[in-house]
Amino acid sequence: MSIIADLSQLVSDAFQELGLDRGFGAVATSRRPDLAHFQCNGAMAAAKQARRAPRQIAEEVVAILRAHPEFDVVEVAGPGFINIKLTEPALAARADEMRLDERLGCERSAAPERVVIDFGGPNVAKAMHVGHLRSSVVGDCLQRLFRFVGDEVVSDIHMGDWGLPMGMLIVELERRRPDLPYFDAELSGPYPEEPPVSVDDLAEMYPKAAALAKEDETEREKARLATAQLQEGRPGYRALWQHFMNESMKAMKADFGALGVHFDWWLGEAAVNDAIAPLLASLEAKGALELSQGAQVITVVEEGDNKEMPPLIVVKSDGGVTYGTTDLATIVDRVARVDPHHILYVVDKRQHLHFEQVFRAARRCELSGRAQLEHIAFGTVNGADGKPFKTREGGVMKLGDLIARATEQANLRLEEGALAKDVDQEIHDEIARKVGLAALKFADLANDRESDYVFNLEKFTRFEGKTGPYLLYATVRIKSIFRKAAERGFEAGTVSGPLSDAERKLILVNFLISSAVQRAHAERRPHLLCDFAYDLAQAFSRFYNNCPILAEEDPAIRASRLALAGLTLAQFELVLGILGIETPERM
RNA sequence: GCGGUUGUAGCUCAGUGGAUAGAGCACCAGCCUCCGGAGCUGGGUGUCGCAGGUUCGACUCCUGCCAGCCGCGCCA
Repeated sequence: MSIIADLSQLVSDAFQELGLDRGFGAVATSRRPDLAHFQCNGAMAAAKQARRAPRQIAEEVVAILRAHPEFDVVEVAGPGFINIKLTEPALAARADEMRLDERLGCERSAAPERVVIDFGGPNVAKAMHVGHLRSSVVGDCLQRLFRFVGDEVVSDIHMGDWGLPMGMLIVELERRRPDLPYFDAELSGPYPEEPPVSVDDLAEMYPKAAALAKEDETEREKARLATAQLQEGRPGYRALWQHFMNESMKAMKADFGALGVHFDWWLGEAAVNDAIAPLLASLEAKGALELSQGAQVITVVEEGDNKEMPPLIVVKSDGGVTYGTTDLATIVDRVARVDPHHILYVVDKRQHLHFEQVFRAARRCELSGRAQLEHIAFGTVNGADGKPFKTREGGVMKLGDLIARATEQANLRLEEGALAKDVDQEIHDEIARKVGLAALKFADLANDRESDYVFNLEKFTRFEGKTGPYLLYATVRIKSIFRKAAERGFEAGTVSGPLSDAERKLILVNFLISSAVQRAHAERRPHLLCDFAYDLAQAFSRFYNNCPILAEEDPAIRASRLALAGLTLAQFELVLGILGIETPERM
């Protein structure tokens, strides 16, 4: 158990002994390091509830806690803060205990849950771009985090593979190659095994088809018709669709592989096509469908709404279905497959209204079982102009190119700093790749997921400031110390006093890991882990500068500092691992 | 128009109703006989958008207003 949880329990016991709610016993590290290591603010809240003087309650709690052997100082301050200072041996012993625990004091969930994470995946034929970075990186961090905490996670890329874009591509290809057998309605196969288009062809065709459909009503109509026929199962279109899928998935696998992101399911909208008709029948049977302006909709207005809430369109007036329909069918499918406690949708915040409609419809029609549906919304990645850095006709920044640029920039930085010298080219390239990816991922994760941020590769790849490379640098420095320690035959001992300020501060930051993990998990917010990692790096750098390790002559102090460095390294590896950031051995 | 969201240091942003609102960047000054100086140590700025309210206590909760961004039935 973490020390914060331990202390919280202790203080909660004291509140309980006084006949007060245990919840008031929550302990955190002190906001006034000059006064204490830890603090509890519960006495003031308890005073409000019990209608008593806060200082008096605090005094009573302190009286109970005072006997504890680990405590050096327990006192009341200000309006009713309870300040706690541990004795130095206790502080050191706690650090040592954490070092020996493979989870570094991070509790496993007491009630593990089954969680589906939907990455709101890329659309087939559209090349992955910067916009896909966030769902990939944030979603991946969440799946690692949830697994670490003990939940059972099923991640689904959930490709956009079944809507109007498919119809547009079919029409576009027919325009170019009317001779292909897929377009002969009389024919039902067999069709060639060789794909008629490559993924690059698709990426080139899509924007043209989209532009055409946008400006020309009859083209749009043709695309709609083709989409409907595809969904109804026209063999030639299905065969063509399969080719599109195969080609696109090859490219996606390359991109996600480069990012180090993996999925349990490679499903998409098409996967529930056969479930649409039964779903509609059951909705009809439940009386949930209404006819509105020629479309069948589900009303999702709820009592107490203070805003307009448009209905969810389930069947369009032309008979086609929408992504709202496939989202509902997908919920049913997931409940049937794994009966999750939660389904998390890691999707752009601009789709908030859509998810609110879908979630309401799912609840109203009792489709979601026990699952709590959550939109894990994220902000946009903007260019220097503050506008989304998105796929538009013209300047498309493909994800693959982006990673290449990050690697290139990382290379430049390594040269600037004369780092990663005297290693084989292969190893050098590997270091640059890891530094570039760390820069990209950390920059993305360090921003609160709901805020937008400006994409600035030059800034992200810096080794100074709050960046991925800075964290890697701190980690690599510790690894370097251990290599040298091994050469000289030095080994880590137990963390023990006397402790300098820098050591004490480093230990206190180390204690925060469990809270950071818990909060990041509870709030689904990776940036809390980034904040922690950065605080740790700063505390370590300070320790590193003030406390010589290998040059220390006292063997006990040297062994203790080595142990503390080892603990810190383990923390970096744990947290960076959850963030999905790989660390090189040297750089 | 309705709804959502944001407004905190020169810039980019943190900030679980609690103590003296914090980081990074930028700027200035120190620190290399010492484990990797892309580091560390100091230096200082804030009408927390504005006005009310709740509270022992508000950047945090509530109401109104102002400004920006986003969304609002048959695209996904």
